[in-house]
Amino acid sequence: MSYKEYKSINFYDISIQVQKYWDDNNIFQKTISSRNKDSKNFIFYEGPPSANGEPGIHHVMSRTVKDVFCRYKTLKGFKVVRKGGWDTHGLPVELQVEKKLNINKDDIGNKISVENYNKECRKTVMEFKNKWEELTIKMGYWLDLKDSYITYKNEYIESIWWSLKNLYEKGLLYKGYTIQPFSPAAGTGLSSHELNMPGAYKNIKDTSVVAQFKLLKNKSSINLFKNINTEIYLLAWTTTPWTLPANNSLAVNENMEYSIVKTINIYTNIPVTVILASSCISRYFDNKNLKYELLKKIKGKDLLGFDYEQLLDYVPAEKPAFTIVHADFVSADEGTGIVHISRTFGSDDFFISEKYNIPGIFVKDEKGNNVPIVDKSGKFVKEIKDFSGMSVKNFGNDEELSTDIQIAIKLKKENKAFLVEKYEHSYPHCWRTDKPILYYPLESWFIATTKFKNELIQMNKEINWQPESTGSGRFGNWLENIVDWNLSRSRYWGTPLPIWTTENGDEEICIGSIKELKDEVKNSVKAGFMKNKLPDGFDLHRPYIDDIILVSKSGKKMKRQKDIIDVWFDSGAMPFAQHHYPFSNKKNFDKLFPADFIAEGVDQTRGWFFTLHVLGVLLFNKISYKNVISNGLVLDSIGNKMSKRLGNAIDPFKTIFSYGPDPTRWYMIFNSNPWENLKFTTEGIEEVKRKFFGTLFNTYNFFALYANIDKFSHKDHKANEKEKTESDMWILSKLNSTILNVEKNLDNYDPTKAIRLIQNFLINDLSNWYVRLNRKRFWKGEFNKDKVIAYQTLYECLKKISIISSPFAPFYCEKIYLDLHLKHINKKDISVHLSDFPKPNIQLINENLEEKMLYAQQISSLVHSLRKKEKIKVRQPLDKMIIQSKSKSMEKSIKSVEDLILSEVNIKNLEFINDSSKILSKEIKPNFKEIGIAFGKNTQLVADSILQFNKKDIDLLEKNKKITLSISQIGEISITKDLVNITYTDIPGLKVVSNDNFTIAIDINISENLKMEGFARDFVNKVQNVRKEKKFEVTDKVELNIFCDNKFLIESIKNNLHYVSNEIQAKKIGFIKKENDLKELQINESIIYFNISKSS
RNA sequence: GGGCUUGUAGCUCAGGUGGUUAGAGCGCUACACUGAUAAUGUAGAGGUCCGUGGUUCGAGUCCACGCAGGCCCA
Repeated sequence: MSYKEYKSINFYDISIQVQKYWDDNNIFQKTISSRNKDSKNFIFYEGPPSANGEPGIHHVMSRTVKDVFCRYKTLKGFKVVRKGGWDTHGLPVELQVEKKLNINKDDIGNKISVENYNKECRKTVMEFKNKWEELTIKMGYWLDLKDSYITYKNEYIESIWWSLKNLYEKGLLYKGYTIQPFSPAAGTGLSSHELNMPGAYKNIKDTSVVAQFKLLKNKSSINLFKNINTEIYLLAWTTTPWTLPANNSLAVNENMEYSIVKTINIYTNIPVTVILASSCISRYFDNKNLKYELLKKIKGKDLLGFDYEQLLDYVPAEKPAFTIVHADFVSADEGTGIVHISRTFGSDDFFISEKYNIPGIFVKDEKGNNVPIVDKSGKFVKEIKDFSGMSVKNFGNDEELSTDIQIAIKLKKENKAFLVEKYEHSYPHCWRTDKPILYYPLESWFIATTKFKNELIQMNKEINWQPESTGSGRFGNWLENIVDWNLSRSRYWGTPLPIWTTENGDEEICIGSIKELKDEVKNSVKAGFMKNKLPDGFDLHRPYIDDIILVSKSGKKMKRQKDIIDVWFDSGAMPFAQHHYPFSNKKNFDKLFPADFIAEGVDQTRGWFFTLHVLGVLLFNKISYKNVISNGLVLDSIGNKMSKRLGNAIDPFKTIFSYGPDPTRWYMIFNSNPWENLKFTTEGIEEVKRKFFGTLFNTYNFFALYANIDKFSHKDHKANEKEKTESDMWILSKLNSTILNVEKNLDNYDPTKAIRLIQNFLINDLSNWYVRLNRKRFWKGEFNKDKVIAYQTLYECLKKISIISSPFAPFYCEKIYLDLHLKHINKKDISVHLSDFPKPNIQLINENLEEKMLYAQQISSLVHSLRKKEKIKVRQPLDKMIIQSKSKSMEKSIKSVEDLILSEVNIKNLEFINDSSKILSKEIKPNFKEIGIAFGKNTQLVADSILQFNKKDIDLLEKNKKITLSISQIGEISITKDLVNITYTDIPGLKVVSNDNFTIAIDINISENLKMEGFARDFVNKVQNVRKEKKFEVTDKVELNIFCDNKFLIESIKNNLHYVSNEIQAKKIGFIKKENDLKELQINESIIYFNISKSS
């Protein structure tokens, strides 16, 4: 049995093979079932995607993040159940179906029955399910696809109903108003997307009014009236004068500056004092046509809470109506910097009123309900005496004087209008009737999230957000400004609101389960409202649910509220609805909730992350997830958003096929933190593939090649710890430091730091240093103890790399892990994903050793650069190098890795400088950190003086450890050695180089002997190349005959014959006369003639 | 308009608690090294650390105000 060797590798093919292996051996199931007994659960929630579109490359991103942590936690011994899920309801599905069938919302129920329409939705929403599943498998995202939850299933809806009833009973589900676009001409509300249809916005001329709101003189405002002998008015501008009778407050921006200005009213000639934003003054005054006098300036903040007199007092309102509040959206770009607020006719207005609890202007309808002062046909109600029955906008035929103009006239007469003028702007129109729309309060069902504001904010602090700022900032601020959740959607394909009401709305019932519905239907059958009882398997969707009529306690008919609910409720309900809780899984629910970990795109912050949080807090008084990663966007290579329209979208299938799933995943995590946007380039994947995977492949192959030659088996050949070399101990120290830090970063949900540590270890430490330095141990000489140690060490590194990398690169790591385990298969050996995450062996971590090796690396690098400068190749041995180090302890460290350094740089001897007096020139540099601490403000002066030191000063300082000097501004000070860094820049007869830690000199005199040795090395190198060209096996022994007329060269080989024979594995080297069939070989300036053959 | 976020070499990214010569990889150029060769080493070119002020003896780093890109919300 031997370790498998590879000529080449294709990472896509590997993934297909490994996938088959997983399937054949049920590996995924085993990673869960094998952790059944005592293992702890790691609870993961899959945010359900909608399968009505094709998956994109960004899905590979978020799913890689999810998969990495699920696999990592599995390695750590947790049982990680990963139930898949599909989001199936909602507007995007409906719109897609409308487009597909070429119909619009009004056609539903007419041209096409609701029944057929919903059937189409059900079909469409799973259209790309196969593609999604294919991607899931191909990218290596382990997810239980067979047991996925589907939000349109009856069980799922039933759980949602349970939760709605729960909220209903807690008084958190209520019917209220929200401001929506409404078309009085068509008598219907419009969705925001209907407003976005081409042609909906038109430029029209409206009558705009700057109204004068009279400021009330009371305790809070009294100061403002000082030295002012007129009334004070607040100026507010509106393009919808018809909303003025519904004014309930005025908004300013607390950060803006306002001016108090004296002028006269142009319609009444009455002197007035007005308030408006300072930067708006020039818009209304120019001191030619309309003179003004600036009296005072005041901050917006100082106006807050002031009261004013109601402008048009048809309908009274209770305090705190008619007061000044702050609103962020107030700016000075248009109007006066003071905005008229009408709770009933504007969305912003509604939210602001809600925020400050300001009542709107309502009248009572015949049932005693509060209704706005404009009815649904767009006409003023009777309470607005002067304008009763008038349309607020031109919905029918042209009128002589529009309502807006008549209101403006009234205001002018009453000294309540400061300016009236025509204003052209863009205003939305109903796409069916072409008439202007109104923003109008419509009935909706709400969840009273504001009642739980404090709990939501407090519990959010328990969640570990990655990045932290999304949790505290984006999400936290959102919670601070939370409004009640509008649950209603007047659509068809969604979870129906399970509320039935009598016609007058006096009685209502909220249904919380299918059984409850069945029972109620029974009652209804008894009452004669329904013919049949509810059949088993009754589809809870529209239109069937709408046919169900229930009976109220007093025996009246009850019909269902037509609304379906916001699709975000569906996904937010998944923690319990995926398990059909509480109808199933009631007892073990604490093992299913809350999630330990979720991850989705940052765009879900106010989507899924929010709805999960709300439902967790409102239903269970708990957070729904403990850790969350919100990943950024995947952009194209120049930072544009990917879109099909721009043609810059990347096909995830093609990418995985071309580069393999492992390099793709590795690249995405490696390149930047997941929460930052990723500028996606295939070159980036290519690089990762070449660097990490190429190196891993090479390192494994190197191991396999020589292990097989020596018939090494890691189980059979045990190593004696004591035989370990310095570099073995070093790489094991590094390995364990790496494992420790990878673990730490993954525990912190910081995958990028972890993956970079792994890559750095593999490439820099293992491949470029350990393997390079120890190469000869593997292929030279007998299969001895030292070799066993070397094999065991390399084996250990490879195996542990395969485990700690497996969450990121599940396929290839599996391959390597299995290849390393060809023999002696036991249970844990059948998959890397069934293995245990290695425990970092702290005892093997030796910081001192790691530091020493760092010195060796730095010193070698410096010597290489010096050789380069002097044009002396590394193959040419040199006699001596000299090091001056900072300290004795550093010297000691270097001494212990002396052999390593000398062989790496090909120099015979290492010495340390003791007597610095011979040094020709020295350089002194101030140590700012130390000087700063000692001298503070005078740092620069001291530093300057130190730079002035000459050789004598430095010698003195070195000898006495300190020196005193006098600086005129400071006086006498003492400079100690720790305040400076001294480096030697020149040593006689030697070449010198230095960095922060050391100064190194090398003796570049090349003696005859050294030169010969160099030649011999060159010769070996050339012969090795010939061996390779001739395709000799590494183990082949050879016979060599050479002829050369350069005596020196022959002498070089003869003098180093043992070395040469050993290196090229020659049994015999013959020196012959020139023959005809000899090959030529150029070494430096000479030609050498030779023949070579395998020796038997 | 608001919240959050990013801005460092041609590109992708590092740069605890402030310390004067700002790093890595890729790419480019040159020279080496190599029985791991789809690699590797060394050197070179390439930086107003987005801008402006401030704090400080000293700012890529701390503060303020801007500018530009992105996401979300209005």
